[in-house]
Amino acid sequence: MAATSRSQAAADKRRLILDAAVRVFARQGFHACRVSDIADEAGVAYGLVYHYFSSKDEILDTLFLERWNVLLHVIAQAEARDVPVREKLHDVAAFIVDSYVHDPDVMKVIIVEVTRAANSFGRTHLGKIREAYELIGEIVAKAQANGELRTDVTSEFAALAFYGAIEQVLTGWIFQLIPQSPADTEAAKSQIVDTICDGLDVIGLPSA
Amino acid sequence: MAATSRSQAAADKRRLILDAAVRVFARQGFHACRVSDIADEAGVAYGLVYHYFSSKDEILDTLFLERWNVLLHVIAQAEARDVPVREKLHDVAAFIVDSYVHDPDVMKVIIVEVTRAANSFGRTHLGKIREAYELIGEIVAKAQANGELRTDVTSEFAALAFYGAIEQVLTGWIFQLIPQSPADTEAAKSQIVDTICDGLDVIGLPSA
Amino acid sequence: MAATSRSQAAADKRRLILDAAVRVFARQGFHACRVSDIADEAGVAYGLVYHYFSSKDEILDTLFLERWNVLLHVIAQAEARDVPVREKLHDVAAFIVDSYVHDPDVMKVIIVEVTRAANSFGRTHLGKIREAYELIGEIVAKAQANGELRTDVTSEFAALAFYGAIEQVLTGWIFQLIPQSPADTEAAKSQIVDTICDGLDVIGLPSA
Amino acid sequence: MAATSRSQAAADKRRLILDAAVRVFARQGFHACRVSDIADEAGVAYGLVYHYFSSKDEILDTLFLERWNVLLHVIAQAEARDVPVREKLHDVAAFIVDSYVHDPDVMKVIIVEVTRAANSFGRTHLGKIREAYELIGEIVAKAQANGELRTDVTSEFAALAFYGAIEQVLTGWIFQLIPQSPADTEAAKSQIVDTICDGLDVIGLPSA
DNA sequence: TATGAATGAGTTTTCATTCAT
DNA sequence: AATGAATGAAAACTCATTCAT
Repeated sequence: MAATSRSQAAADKRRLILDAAVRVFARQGFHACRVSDIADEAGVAYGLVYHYFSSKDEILDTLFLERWNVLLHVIAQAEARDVPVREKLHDVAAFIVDSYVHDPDVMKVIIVEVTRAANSFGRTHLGKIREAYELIGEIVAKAQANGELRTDVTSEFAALAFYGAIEQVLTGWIFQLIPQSPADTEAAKSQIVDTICDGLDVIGLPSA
Repeated sequence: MAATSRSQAAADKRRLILDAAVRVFARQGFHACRVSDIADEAGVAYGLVYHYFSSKDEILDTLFLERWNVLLHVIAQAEARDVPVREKLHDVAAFIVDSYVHDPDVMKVIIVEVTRAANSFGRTHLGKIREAYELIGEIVAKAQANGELRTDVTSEFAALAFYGAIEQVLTGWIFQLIPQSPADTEAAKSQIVDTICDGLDVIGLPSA
Repeated sequence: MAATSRSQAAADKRRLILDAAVRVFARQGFHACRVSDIADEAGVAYGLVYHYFSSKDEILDTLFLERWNVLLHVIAQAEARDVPVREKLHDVAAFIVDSYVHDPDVMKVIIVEVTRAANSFGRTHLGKIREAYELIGEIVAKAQANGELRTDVTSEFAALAFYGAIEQVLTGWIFQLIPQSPADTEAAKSQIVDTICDGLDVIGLPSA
Repeated sequence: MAATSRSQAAADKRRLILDAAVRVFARQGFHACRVSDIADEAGVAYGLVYHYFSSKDEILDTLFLERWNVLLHVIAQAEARDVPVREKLHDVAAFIVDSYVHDPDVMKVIIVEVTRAANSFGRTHLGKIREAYELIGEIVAKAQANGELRTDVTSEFAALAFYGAIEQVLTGWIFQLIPQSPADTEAAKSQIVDTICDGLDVIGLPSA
């Protein structure tokens, strides 16, 4: 019990530092912030950061992986559902959008500092990022196989376009290029799927 | 004449350094390379870089702006053409894809180090980046006004999705996530436009 | 009795830490090892080291002093014996060589980290180290006074050469510059004394 | 000419830093001094030290090697001379003693921070140090072969004892354990050789 | 224009020591 | 006695930028 509460306290401190790091990374960027900024934000001593993490890099790695693994799990679950492809894709888009709405900082850090940082952490985590593309690609491929989606676009290309659209919308919110009221974020989930599935063309409208 | 050839020689040296910087930035990334790496790659003395540029940042700024301004011009010209919206968007996609095919390093640097680097150069050049979105948005808005495109998606959102798809395809090539044979890159131009306009859904197929 | 066994237990823990420190210092060197390495090697908690010792330095001080005081005692006893000088010197050489054979780590640490570390612990323990030279010097001086040894070399110089030869032989073993089979180490005791007393020259051979 | 004087100036600055490092290392010890101490002592900017040397370690490596290589050359030359072994050994002892007299700091640094630092630089330069022992060993072996020296002590052991005696005498001066007037240092050259060749024993005296 | 030596501020990381439990 | 989390000072090294020639 004592051991449990002690390790619980330790886990809490670790969490405290991770959460502080998210805020600092989101505000200043990974490169522009110092480890002391993280310690200050967390209200702990400098050295404690290194008690829980072996380097500044490891903090970002941890933040990315703990969130990205959840995403991979969500995509895999969506893929396994016995529903139309649009519902599967909606699951994925909704999860990412909800993640952003719930905690914009985490998604900002993951996108800006990892998935779009080809020369640093993007390279490190390329395998994990590729897994997501592949899982989405499987959703598309399965739908192509059963006639739900057209086959003149490869599933890889489609997965790229779909995830790219999501990421760009989040980037739009991060950069404040498009409005992000609760109604906007809610609508985005369907609009992303609709745009990718139906296209922008009036011909493609279900009502057409 | 002497003055002209002298300034011509100066312009050439400047160009030499810029071209070297592109290769170094593409290979190592902006942060991971040193100014001396650029000088070495260009085969000039360390200090000469500072004769032509006031800072390391200014080199990247220059690289970005000279290419981005061409892009803005191309989009504006496409927008002004009296052709169907799909042709306008094809112009844009084709120009970006051709730019990548012609010189992958330049586009890699622009995307990785500027347009996707929200915390550094992306912030600096936000205005210029936004201009591109707005010009694309105008193409969409005009098409929506004359009934070419559906109106239940805002033009801003559509512009974001379109440009996001392009950038993601280039990222796919950069990361080697999808094949980039000449046939692939050529096909991508139409596929991007088709995916965004017609969607992936079989219902949306022109043949439907 | 309870108090005795308790303090006995405490003494045992202290000993446990000292013995672990010897192994760690010998393996990694004093500067290259961390206090946590000592705790790990001893199988005790980090903080316990500081319960028994006030600092990392004090551990080495303790190790050095408890062994060096024995050495001083041995030299003093040798000096007090009523035997030829060669036998006295043999006592000293034999004790040091046997100490090394019995526990190479302790002697390695004492020599490498203290007696030869002029800028750190050598400075701290200069007084103790000097005592050994002086005691050996007295052995020599007494032998010079009674005609056993030549007088054209000062006793201080002779003491230095004698101890230097011993230390260098141990260094040879530590560095693996010379063989250290049981026969080698046994022979070394006499060879050191013979070399210093008789010299290398053939003229000096007793048989001559 | 301009290039020559420029590289000359560069070489001078490098020398300036090396000489300053010797003084600082001798005064404070390698570990206890900071790179800024060296820069301050040399009167140059911090960064210039790293312009000429890749690390603090490299400075000490350079200092050691440039002096030790001279020593190896001297021993090799002594070995090649066609003179009695005592004269060869005298050459070696004289060179080392003179080196110390001429610039005590350099020899102090070499002995304290390298040849006697088994756990740090001594390990790094073990090969070079061993070369010296081997060259001295050859002098002894050759003298044993032609009957000049007794053969019941291995040449390796003898080399160790000889060099050990020299180093210990220098240590005595460094620690101020024995006097170091000009007469003392001059006398030491012969006393070292005599002690090792003739021994301390009265029996060994040439006059006996 | 051209060179590369000179400058020094800035940041991560290490680790001995302290302290609450 | 025992534990290990918490503290924070210290120092090597990097590299953009400046400047003398």
